[in-house]
Amino acid sequence: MFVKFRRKNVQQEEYFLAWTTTPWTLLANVALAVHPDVEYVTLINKRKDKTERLVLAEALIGKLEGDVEIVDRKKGKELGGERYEPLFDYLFTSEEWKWVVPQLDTAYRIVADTYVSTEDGTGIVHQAPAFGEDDYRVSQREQFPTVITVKGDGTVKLSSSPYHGKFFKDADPDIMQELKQKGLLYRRETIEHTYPFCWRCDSPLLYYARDSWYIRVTEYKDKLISENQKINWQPPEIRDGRFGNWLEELKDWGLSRERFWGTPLPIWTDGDISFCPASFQDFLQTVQVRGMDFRACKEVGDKLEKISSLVGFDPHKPYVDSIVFKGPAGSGRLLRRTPEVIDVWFDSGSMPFAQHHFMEAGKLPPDYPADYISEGVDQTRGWFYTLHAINTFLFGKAPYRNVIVNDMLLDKQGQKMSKSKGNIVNPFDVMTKYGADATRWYLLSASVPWKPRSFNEDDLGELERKLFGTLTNTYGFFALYANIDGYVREQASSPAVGQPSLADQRPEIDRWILSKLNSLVKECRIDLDRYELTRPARAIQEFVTEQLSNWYVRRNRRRFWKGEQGADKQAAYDTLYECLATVSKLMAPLAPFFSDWLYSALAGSEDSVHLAHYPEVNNTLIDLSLERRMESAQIISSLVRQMRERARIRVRQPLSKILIPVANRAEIVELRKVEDVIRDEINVKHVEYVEAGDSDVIKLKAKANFKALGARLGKAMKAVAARIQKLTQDEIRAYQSSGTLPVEVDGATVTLERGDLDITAEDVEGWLVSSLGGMTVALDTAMTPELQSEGIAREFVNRVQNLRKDSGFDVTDRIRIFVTSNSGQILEAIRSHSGFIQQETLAEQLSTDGAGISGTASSEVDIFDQPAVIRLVRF
RNA sequence: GGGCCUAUAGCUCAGUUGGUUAGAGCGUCCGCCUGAUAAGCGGGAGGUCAGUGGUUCAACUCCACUUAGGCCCA
Repeated sequence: MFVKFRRKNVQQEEYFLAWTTTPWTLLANVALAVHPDVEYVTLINKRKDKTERLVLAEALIGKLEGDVEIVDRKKGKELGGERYEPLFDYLFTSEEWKWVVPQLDTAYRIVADTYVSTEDGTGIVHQAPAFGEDDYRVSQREQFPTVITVKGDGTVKLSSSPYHGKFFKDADPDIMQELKQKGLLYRRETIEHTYPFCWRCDSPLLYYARDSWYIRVTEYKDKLISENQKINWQPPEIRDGRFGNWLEELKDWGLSRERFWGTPLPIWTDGDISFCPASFQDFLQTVQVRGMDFRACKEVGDKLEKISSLVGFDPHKPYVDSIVFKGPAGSGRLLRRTPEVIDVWFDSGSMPFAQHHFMEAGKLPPDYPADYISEGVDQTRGWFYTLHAINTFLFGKAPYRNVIVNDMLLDKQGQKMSKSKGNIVNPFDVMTKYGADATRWYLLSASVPWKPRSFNEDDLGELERKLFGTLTNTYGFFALYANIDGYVREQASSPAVGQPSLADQRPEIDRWILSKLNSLVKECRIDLDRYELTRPARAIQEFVTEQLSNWYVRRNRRRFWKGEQGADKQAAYDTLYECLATVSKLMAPLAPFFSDWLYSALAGSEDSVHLAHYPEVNNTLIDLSLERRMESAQIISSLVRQMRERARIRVRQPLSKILIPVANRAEIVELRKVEDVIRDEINVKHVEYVEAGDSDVIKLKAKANFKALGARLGKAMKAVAARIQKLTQDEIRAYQSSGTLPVEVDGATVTLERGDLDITAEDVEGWLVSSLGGMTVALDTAMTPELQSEGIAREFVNRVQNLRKDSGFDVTDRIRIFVTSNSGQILEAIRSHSGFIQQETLAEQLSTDGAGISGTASSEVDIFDQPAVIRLVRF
C-alpha cells in the first residue's frame, strides 16, 4: 500500500509518499528513508476526485494514477532532515510507551541511506526499527528508539489504540481503514511477496528485534580464515568458496535463544553487573566480580541456602534457575541467571572437547584434532562453522584436518525429498532390502558424495548382484575347488619385496592379475589418503567384475579343475587367493560387513579384516607393459567375437587364423606374449602379424592430429584436415617410410611431419575386419575338414557336459560314454578327437560302436542339425 | 535479493591442460554360454552435451546472459 506522510514546515499541504507491504509496522514508524543520490520530485498529482502535492523518487512516477506536474526536484540527501507528522498518536497516548516519548523528539524525519532502492515502491521507505534489519541499523545510527509495538505472543501492544491485543496480522485491514478515513492512504494493491513463513506450520513470521547475548567472533576472524586454509576440504572448492565466503562475511554469533529446553546460558546478572562462572568450583567458593564478593545460593522457598557441595548439584534446567549469586554482604544484591538457553549449535561445536569433559579434566584427548569429519553441505554454516569457531577460539587451531561434504539425496525427478510430497525413500527399508554395505557403496560410487544425487533404487539391486554377487561367486568358485584339492596356502607363495619373486615363476596371466591388483592397491591408497572415496570404489568394482571375475577366473577355470596337482595349479590357487584376500582388505572401509565375511571365510578363522593392515603396494609386481598387452588381448578378443557374430560362427567352432596389422616389430614381440590367451579365448589356431606399412593388402587410413597440427597451422587447419582425409595409399606409405610429406593446400605447401598424422589400418583386402581404439583385426573364416571335425568334437563335449549335469553327476565323477549316430562325419570326428573328449569330460571310456547304447536311459542330441544318441554311465 | 553448486543416451553417471566417431553401467533389442549355473558373457540400436550469444583454426570443455533444480544467507 502507498501511504501519505504529511510534510511539516511547508506552505502548502504536501505528502511524502511511501510504500509498504506490512501495514502493522506503521504503528512503530519513526522515520522515512531516501537514497542520498536518487532524484526526488515534488509534483502535483491530478486524479478523478483529488488533486494533491506528493514527494517521491522521479523514477517511480509511473506508479501514480492520473496526471502529474513536477514542481520541484531534489536529491535524496537534500531532503535529509525534513520533518513529517506521525501517522498515529498512539505512542504518545499509551501509558506503557510514556517512557519513549522524550526520545521521539528527533524522530519523524527524513534520513538518507544507500540501502533504499528504486526497484519498486516510491523510493521512500518507512522505518520501523524493531521489524527489519536495515531499519534497525539506520535507526541505531540516527538514535531513534526501537519501538516494539508487538508483544511476544504476536498481539499489538498499544493500549490507547483500537488494535491493542489484536494479533498483529489481523490488525492490517483496520489500520488500512483508519488511514483511509484520515485521507492518508493513496492506494492499496495486493501483491504476493516472499515474506518468511514457518517451515512447519506455514504461518507468516515477523522480524522482531530482541535483546541477545553474542560471542564476538569477528574479533578473531583472521585466525578463523587462516586456520581454514589448513583444512583439506572434499570437494576442495568449498574451502575458499562457500565456507571461505562465510568467514569473510563473518557476523557476531547471536548465542542466546528464548526457549525453555536447552543448555542454560551460564550468565548471572542483576541488570547492572553480570558474570559467567568458569567452572563448577565457582559455585562452591566466593567469586569476585568487579571487586565484589558473591556466593552461590540455592533458593528454597523464600530462603537462600549456601551451596557447599556438588552432591545433588544439577546444572540443568529447571534446577539451575533456583541458583542465585548473592553479595556482597549487606548490599542486598542478587544475581539471577539470564533466562535464555544457548543456541544448540554451540553444543554441536563443542563436541570434540565436551565429550571428554575438557572443562573439568583440563586437557585434550590425544586424538585431537580429528582426522576427518563428514556431514551434509547444509552444515557449512552449521556444524562445520560452529566446530571451527569454538575450537579455534579455545585452542587456536581448527578441530578437523579433513572434511568430506555430502550433498542431498533427491528423488528420481531431481526434486527434493519431502515427507509432505510423499517422495521420500525410507533408509531402513533400503538397508533391509539391500544391506548396509550395498547402500553405502551405492552412495559412494554412483557419483561423488558432494553432488546432489537422484536416488535410483534399481541401481542398488544391480550393485548387489554385480559387485557383491560376483565377489561371492568368485569366492564360491575358489572354495569349491580349494576344498576338493585340500588347498593349503603356503607362506612363501606371497613374494615379499626384494626376494626372488615366486610370481616370476607364475604364468603370464597370473603376473598380469597380480600387477592389476597392485596397481589397484596403489590407486586406492593415493585416493583414500586424499579422502577421495568414489574413485577407489569404482576401481575396486571394475577390478572385481571385469578383471578378476570376467577375465582371470573365466580364462583360468580349467587350471582349477584339471586333474593333476602341481606348480601351475598351486600358482592359480595362490594368485586367486591373494586377489580375494587383498580385495577384502581394500574394500573394508567401504563395505565393512561383506569384507569382514570374505576375509574370515578365506582365512578360515574368526579374525576380523578391521584388525588387519590396509594393503601395501608391491611395486615389483606392477608391470605396466604387461597390463597394456593384456588389454590389447582383451580388445582383440572382443573384435574377433564381433566378427564371429557377424559371420554367424560360434566360438566353439575353431577357425584357422587371425591377422593383426601392427605398427612395428616391438608390438609383435609384446602381443606374442599374450597370444596363448587370445587363441584360447576366441578359439583360433594361429595369430599372424603384419607390419602395416609393408603389406599391400592392408588399406591404411590417415587422420590429422588436430592437437599437433592445429597449434601450428591455425586458420589453415580446416583445409589441411580435408586434404589429409583424401591422402592416397601411396602418400601415406611415403609419409610412413620417410616421416615427412609435403602437401599442397590452397596454393601453399604444408609439410606434414612425424606426429602430425595418426595412421591406422582400415581394411584388409579379402578378410573380415573389425577395429576399435586404433586396433584392427582380420579374421580368416575359411573352413577346412579338420576345423569342422574339431568343431564337432567340441559340440559333442558340450552335449556330454550338459548330460553330466542333467544326470546329477558330481564334478569329479569319472564316466563312460556310449554314442551312436547315423552321421559318419560325427562319429569320425568323435573318434579322431577321442583323447581331447575324454580329457574334457573325465571319461575313462568312449565307445562309438553302438555297444552299450540301448537298454538304459539315453539321450538324443543334435550336432550341427545331425542327430546322435548319447548314454553316460558312472565309471 | 546475494553467494555457492548442478543440468551429457529412457534411467544413474564418466568425460584429462579446448583437438574432430562424446563414453560406461542399467534398461531395451539380438545372440551366446551351461563344470562359477536361482549365475555368467558378447553384440546392436539409442545423444541438438538445458537454451541463446560470444572467444577460438577448433567448444561438452572457456566467457556472458537465460531457463530449471538444489543448499546457505538475507
